Amino acid sequence: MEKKYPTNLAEKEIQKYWEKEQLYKFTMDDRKIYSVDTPPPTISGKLHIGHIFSYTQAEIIVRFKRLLGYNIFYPFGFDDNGLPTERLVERELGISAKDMPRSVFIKKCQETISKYEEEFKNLWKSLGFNVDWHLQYETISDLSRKISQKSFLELAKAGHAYQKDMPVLWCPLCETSIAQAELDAIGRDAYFHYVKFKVEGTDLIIATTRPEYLSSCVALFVHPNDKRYKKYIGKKAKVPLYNFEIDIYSDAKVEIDKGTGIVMCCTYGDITDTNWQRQYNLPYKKLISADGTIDRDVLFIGGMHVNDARLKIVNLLKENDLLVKSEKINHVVGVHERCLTDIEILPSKQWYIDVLGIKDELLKMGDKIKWHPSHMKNRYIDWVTNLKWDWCISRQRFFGVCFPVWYCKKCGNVIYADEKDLPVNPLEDKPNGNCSCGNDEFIPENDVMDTWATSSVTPFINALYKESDERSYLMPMSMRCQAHDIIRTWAFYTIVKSYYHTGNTPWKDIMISGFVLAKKGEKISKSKSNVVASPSKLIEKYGADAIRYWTASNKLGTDTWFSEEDIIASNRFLIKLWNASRFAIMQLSGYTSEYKKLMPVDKWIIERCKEVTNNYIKYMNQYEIGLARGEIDRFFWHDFCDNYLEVVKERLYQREKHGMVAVKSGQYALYRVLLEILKMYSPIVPHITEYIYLTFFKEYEDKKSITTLIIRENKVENESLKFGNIVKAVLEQVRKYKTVNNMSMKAELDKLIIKGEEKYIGYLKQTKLDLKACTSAREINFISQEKLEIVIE
RNA sequence: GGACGAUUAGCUCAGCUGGUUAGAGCACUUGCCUUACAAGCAAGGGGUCGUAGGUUCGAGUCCUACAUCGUCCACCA
Repeated sequence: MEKKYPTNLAEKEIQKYWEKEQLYKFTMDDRKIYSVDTPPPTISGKLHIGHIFSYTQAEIIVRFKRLLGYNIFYPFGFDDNGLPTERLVERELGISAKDMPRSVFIKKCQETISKYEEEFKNLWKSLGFNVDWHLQYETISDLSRKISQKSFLELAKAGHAYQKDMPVLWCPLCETSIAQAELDAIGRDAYFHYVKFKVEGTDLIIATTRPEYLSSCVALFVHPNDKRYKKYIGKKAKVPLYNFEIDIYSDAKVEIDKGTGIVMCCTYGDITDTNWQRQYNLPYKKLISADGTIDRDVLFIGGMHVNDARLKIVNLLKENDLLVKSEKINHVVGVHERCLTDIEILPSKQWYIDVLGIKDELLKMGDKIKWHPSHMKNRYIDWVTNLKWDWCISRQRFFGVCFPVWYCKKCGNVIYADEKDLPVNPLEDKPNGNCSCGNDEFIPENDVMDTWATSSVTPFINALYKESDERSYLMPMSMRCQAHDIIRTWAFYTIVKSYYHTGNTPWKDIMISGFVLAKKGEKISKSKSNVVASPSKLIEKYGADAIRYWTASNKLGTDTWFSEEDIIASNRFLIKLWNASRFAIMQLSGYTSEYKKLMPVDKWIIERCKEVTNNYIKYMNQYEIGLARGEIDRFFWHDFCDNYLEVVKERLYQREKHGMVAVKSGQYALYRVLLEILKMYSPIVPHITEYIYLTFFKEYEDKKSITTLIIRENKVENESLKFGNIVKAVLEQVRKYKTVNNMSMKAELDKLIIKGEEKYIGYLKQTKLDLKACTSAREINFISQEKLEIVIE
């Protein structure tokens, strides 16, 4: 073996080997299947260390399941359509989708995504991911579009997907409807304007942050128990500036203490307005257009942008003595998560999936899934409980999966595509046959689907990969992994779809990983330009294993922050592992698996190793990679390197002195324990462990990769563990003695007396030669007594 | 405003179902070039485990309140 581990060279070589041997290719056999639903990363920019962090944690679990003997189904995809991708393409090419024919824009999108997908894939490969790339999918591929459209058709036919003209969340910048999940809340400074309405000649003061809405004010609301305003209920009020009259109602939703306790209901200032408008059968008065400007027909402010309109109205109110005061406040505003534009509520015709009607069932689904860590389930419950809108799945955008839908030009009927024709593009394809009214002219559905409408069917894309049902039994899949930011989107939507299509959960377990923060509290994101170091540069500098080892040091679900020093610390480990293996393998020359008798100290390291293996398996099964790693680290570094290797060192160097029985025993233990250590580490640092395996162990194990070995729980013999502790205590005492006396570790001792329990004295006597060697004691005496005592003379 | 998480050595964090003198890595001090490893080895200093109560024979570990930080959600009158 090389004196230094050739990191970059070795990693590339190993990756090539895995690929050549097709080690991760999925084929059906009689083993139990472990299937993984892994996030198709959104093609919206570069991948950062946060992605590496969470994907690697999941990948480590998958490798561990391989060691347990499962048949692994581990596909990987890319989410390459939708608004985020459109924005990337627009940014990168300096174009705007609105300025060109849709087909031209889509072509540009396709060119851009394939470049990014190649880049992403190479990065995952350079981290050594044990993914079956034969199963690669893209959410815009024919197969994904087909499954996504099929899902839509099934839901539409069952009445779970419907089209309706009603108020919807609207982004005036992206000029599309959005779903509640794409809404973010940010704090904004604003003014509470106290405005004078008139009732029977007296002033009624109302506080509002959006005076530009005055023209679309359709009612006033007060609380039924509010003594101040009881007398006004049922009367009419005059809207300032516009001077039309509206009714005054009472409703328990009004908060007495907020503002002046009177609310103006506008179409539509917020979700409460939409409810009141429906409930009290109020008219709709248009204010805001799709592009965020005020409707042309609105007096004073028609055609202006909302913000300008607000200023204009405030000035007009001032001029007409209709403004009592303006109070500076900080309030929370709903914005579009992608562009941070303030969201408006506009009525429009959109496609929805019913989620409000199945909240209870969705909560039950949440209970059925095992969440890791368990408290992440709260976020799901919280989200489902607080849902206010059905899931709007139509987007007035360009690059996405089309709705398989046309409308009859004559009667307006909705015409659905035939399932056998999927995927269809209604803009290019025609429906089969005529409308039931006999007409043969159609208007295609122009909208595309929310990208989540497609990524929420990844289990189906995977399960039905071969267009037959042969994989349908992969549902529910064994495990979903993802970070906690997309619980309300990806996890939620996937559960919705799975519930509708199968009545069951999409997976058995969900593994939620944390984030990497650039510094305390600050999430790494492309837009915030705080990206620390590019993953590919880090891999080049430190190697994939060093980064992987770092990702394994954190508790699942917990955010961490990036520091290059941590990566350097993992390098220390890799060097240690290399050197220890190199030493052990050197001592294993002439190794055969036979031995006559196990020396007690060899028995100890084997038993201790079993104990560690058991704990390791226990923790890994709980997705506690950090605890599992800690368990092997302690064993490897301290028990194996610091103590065991020191004890057997001379025995293996000077074989004649110790005799072949003892040598064979040592070699046996060394071989078994080192291989077990490598196995346990292999999910975390697969390259170096495979490299060591191939250079030595492969010849004996007759398996082409460490990945194909099996790990098992074992019964542990406690007496050996206790004996090991005695040996460690002896070494500790001797080392301490030498350190305190400024002696070299090699310095000789005249006499060492070990007193201890009778049965361990027997073992100690058998270990006498080893002990003499590693303590450099000229003479060792053993005395039987209950308490352990070590005397150095 | 609601929920959840965190608060343990100078720094970053482990401490699972309560049980012997509270652990690791980094940093620090001292010693050691011991034929795998000086990016190493050995020894050591350093913590009244956020605060205040409570349960218990016994609490970092359970309960209650509070404080600080973080995250998610809600909040546009």
